[in-house]
Amino acid sequence: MVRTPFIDKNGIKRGAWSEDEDNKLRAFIQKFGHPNWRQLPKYAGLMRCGKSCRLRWMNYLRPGLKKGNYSHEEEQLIIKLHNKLGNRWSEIAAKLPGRSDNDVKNHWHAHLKKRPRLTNTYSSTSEQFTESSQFDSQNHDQQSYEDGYNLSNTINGMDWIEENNNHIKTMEQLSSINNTLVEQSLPNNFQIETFDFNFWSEPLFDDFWTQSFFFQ
DNA sequence: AAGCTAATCAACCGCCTGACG
DNA sequence: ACGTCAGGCGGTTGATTAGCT
Repeated sequence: MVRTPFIDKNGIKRGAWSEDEDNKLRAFIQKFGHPNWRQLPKYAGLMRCGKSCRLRWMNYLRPGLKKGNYSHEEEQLIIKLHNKLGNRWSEIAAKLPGRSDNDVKNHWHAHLKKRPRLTNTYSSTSEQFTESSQFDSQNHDQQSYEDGYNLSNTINGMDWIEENNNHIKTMEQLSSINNTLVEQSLPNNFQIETFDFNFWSEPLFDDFWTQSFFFQ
């Protein structure tokens, strides 16, 4: 489902990433971070452009990324945020820990935009915001994460009342729960350490490297 | 079984913005 | 103030897979 690899006229490799390339990029970033994407492939031994490396890292290799099916709650949140924010995928993805903007965008185009839209109604007298949707609520109760967590229970059915504090609270709860899931999905030996810079003397890399990085 | 179509999603492209000299 | 560069974002493409006829 990916483009066939090829070398362009500038000697830059394009198309699908190989496992070897993934390993090189992952290992390099875990050790040295990514202060300069354009220079990174040169020092990581990759024939890719910086943009391609960044994209691969952000959308596929970054620690904590969740793969697989979206939960009902995640989908509801995407729909709600898209109603509010439009196609600002990075902002939407920021509310969904473990999901990249590309992933969210793809999921929207592939699944969510085809569904019946939410209908919002305001009550002018009570100033209360209520919503109804045509989604299948039966699926909701059966939704659960791959690892056995049932968000429906945890966050009390996600009461989607918007434009008030309850909604913000609910989003924060979801974010917190998702963070926990992401942490728990990491390998046991995964930990955050501080990297002591003692590598190249390239001016390019000065000052960037004495910060926290992921190590495996 | 073969051919066609739709769905999926990784990757690319072009543009915008902010930092910096 | 202007030009350049890098990072980030949203839209789009295209290879592969799944499903249907």
